[in-house]
Amino acid sequence: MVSGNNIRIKDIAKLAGVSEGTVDRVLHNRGNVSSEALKKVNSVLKKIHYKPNLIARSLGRSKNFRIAVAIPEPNLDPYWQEVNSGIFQGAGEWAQYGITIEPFYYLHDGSQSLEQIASLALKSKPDGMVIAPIFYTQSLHIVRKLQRHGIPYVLFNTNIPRSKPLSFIGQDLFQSGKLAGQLMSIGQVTAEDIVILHIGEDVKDSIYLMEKENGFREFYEKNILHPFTITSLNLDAGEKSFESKIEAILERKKLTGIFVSTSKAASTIAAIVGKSSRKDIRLIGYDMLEENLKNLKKGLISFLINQNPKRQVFLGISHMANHLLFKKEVPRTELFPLEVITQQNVDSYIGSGIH
Amino acid sequence: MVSGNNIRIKDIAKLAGVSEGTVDRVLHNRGNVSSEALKKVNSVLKKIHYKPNLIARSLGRSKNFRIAVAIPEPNLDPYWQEVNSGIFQGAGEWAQYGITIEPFYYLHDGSQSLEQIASLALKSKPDGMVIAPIFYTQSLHIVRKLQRHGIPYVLFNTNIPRSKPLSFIGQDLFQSGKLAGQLMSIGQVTAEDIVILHIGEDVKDSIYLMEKENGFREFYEKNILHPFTITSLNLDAGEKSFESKIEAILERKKLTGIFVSTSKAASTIAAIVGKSSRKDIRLIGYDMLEENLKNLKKGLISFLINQNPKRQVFLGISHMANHLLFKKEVPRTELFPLEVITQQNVDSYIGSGIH
DNA sequence: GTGGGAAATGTGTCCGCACACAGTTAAATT
DNA sequence: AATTTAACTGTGTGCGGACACATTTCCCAC
Repeated sequence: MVSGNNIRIKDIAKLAGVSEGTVDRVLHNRGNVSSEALKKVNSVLKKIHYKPNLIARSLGRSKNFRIAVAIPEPNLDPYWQEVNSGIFQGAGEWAQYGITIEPFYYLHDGSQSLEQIASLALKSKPDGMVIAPIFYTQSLHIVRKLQRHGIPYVLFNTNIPRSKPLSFIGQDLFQSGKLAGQLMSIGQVTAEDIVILHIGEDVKDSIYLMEKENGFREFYEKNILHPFTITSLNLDAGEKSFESKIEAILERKKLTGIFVSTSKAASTIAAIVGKSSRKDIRLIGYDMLEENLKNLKKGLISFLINQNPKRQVFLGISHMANHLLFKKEVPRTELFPLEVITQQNVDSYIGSGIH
Repeated sequence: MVSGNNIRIKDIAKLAGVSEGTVDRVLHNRGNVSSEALKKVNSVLKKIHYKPNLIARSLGRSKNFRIAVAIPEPNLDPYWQEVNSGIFQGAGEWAQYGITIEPFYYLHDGSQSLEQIASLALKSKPDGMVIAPIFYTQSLHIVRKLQRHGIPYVLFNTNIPRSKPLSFIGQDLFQSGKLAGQLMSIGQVTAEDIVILHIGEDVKDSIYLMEKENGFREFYEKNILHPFTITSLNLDAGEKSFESKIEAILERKKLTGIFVSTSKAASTIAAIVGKSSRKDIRLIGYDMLEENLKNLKKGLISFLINQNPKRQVFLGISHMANHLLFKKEVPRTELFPLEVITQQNVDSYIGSGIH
């Protein structure tokens, strides 16, 4: 039998010969306990393994917690749309525990910048914050402010190593790049010509995309014995010459593969590839965005590495909720598995829920 | 703001002009309610969206539930060892909610057979059962008995389609085979010679292994244009000629790949391959068993498809606990994603927890 | 030894729900 | 009409812990 004990505060009090209130004070370090009583209670606590009833605890407190969540504006990018739906899913899950989720959306700069938005969020005095801090310096300010106010926070998607969040949830991006490298190289025995594309508005100052690239390159350098060339490019899908630039790449005779580091762009590239005559090149991208799935099923994308955006926030919210509600310990960092999505397992991922 | 309402039974009672007890009777269909009162309460319930406070509910009931879990003897197979550790993890998770897990282990036949063991488990009158019903006919009896006794049960690993469990947790094995096929064929452009191995004591009557094979074959037939041959074999690792049989297979000049349908056997084959001169053949197996991981890292196994044995029971237990404790609705079937494990993402899977 | 104040301790209420039980009303029986 | 019976309804208690508040103890000053 694998069972739990049923020792209550009342029992401890009886065993220690003190009142329930004293035990409560000891358990919560509320002070106002004589060293004598403290000793008695502690010796009992040492003998038995007290596990507080988390249900009763949260019912007794019966406080309505509010968690503020800050992410980039979801309407501009399906990746953040995914995240946003994860927020709402988390809100639904925790509503019945009296937890309220308040989402905040930020833009790169201006009056809607992360800093501005976070200050706004802080004004409502949330009990905790969950943040996707994709802009480093701005995030640093926010984190400091949160620390000053003593508000616990969980980071996801991008880490701020220097800060000490309650928990960080994300992926090992360097390893993610190495995985992409492996997937790119499977079954290849002759010379390869590979292009790495970073596509987006703010890719230039995104160190985290470089991590993926570095991982990718390291894999090839350390593992691949046949000749290969790897070229990387920063592009903005908005600029007018974008499509022609991609077409130029596709005209390279020996091109064997393209690795796209940003999730939204994979299907953009896939579309251009689809129109070209080079349907044999191996395209690797990120995330199960609707457009990406279509292209994966068509065979235009060979692999997607799933970053699980929805699950990342969801878990971030759960961690925060567990911390506030049950005072549960949460993992300091939670690195998600690097999931490989192919034509043949994509449906099994779509069907499976968030858990 | 994404928030939850805070309507309590007390509020409903006030709105409907009846007592809390009556509302409670309506909510739980306990009867003894006049049609008049029923109407009043129902009309209020229709207007507002009552979400019971699950915490208070479970505290109020404060019953100690017992869940019996039946799996094959774990000491004979690391796969079931994994499952077993998932049971204990689940037990730890739910102990604080007053839920007790009682594991039962069965063998193929004799006094320790599933039927015998399940009868034993039933004698203790558990509130629910979680079962891995790997032997079909025996399982059918158990399931019928459970239905007669009105004890809810969750199946995992193997389904019994005819029975109507509270929930089934597992994978789409046919699709799993197709995935293996895809992984086997990536980057292959010339003729392939592939062997499928089903290895174990009772593989002959295991329909579910055939599903994997059929999926594998279908993938090749529908997608692969170059010449290929697929041979399948049932073997028992216990018989003395086993190793020589494998060696004979490895001597085939054109052999390109081996697909092993049972998780434990992948590393057995990998070891033999490692000793041979045919280190180039692509070996695909199942599950992150310790031995398999070693061989994956060595490069002797190319891919593992993760069936997530630990998480399967864990979720099975969670579903049952949610059902008993919170009367939560649980998904009728939960098909796990078909996770592709490679050298480059294996560590990311090891680190990540069960959630 | 009395009073005051802080420290220490005990008691009681509440959280929202489940469930038992007492209490009420209405119908049926004699 | 009195009494039983059943159908219905309301109240109260407990679940285990959190927290507020009341009470007691202790120490020191006067």
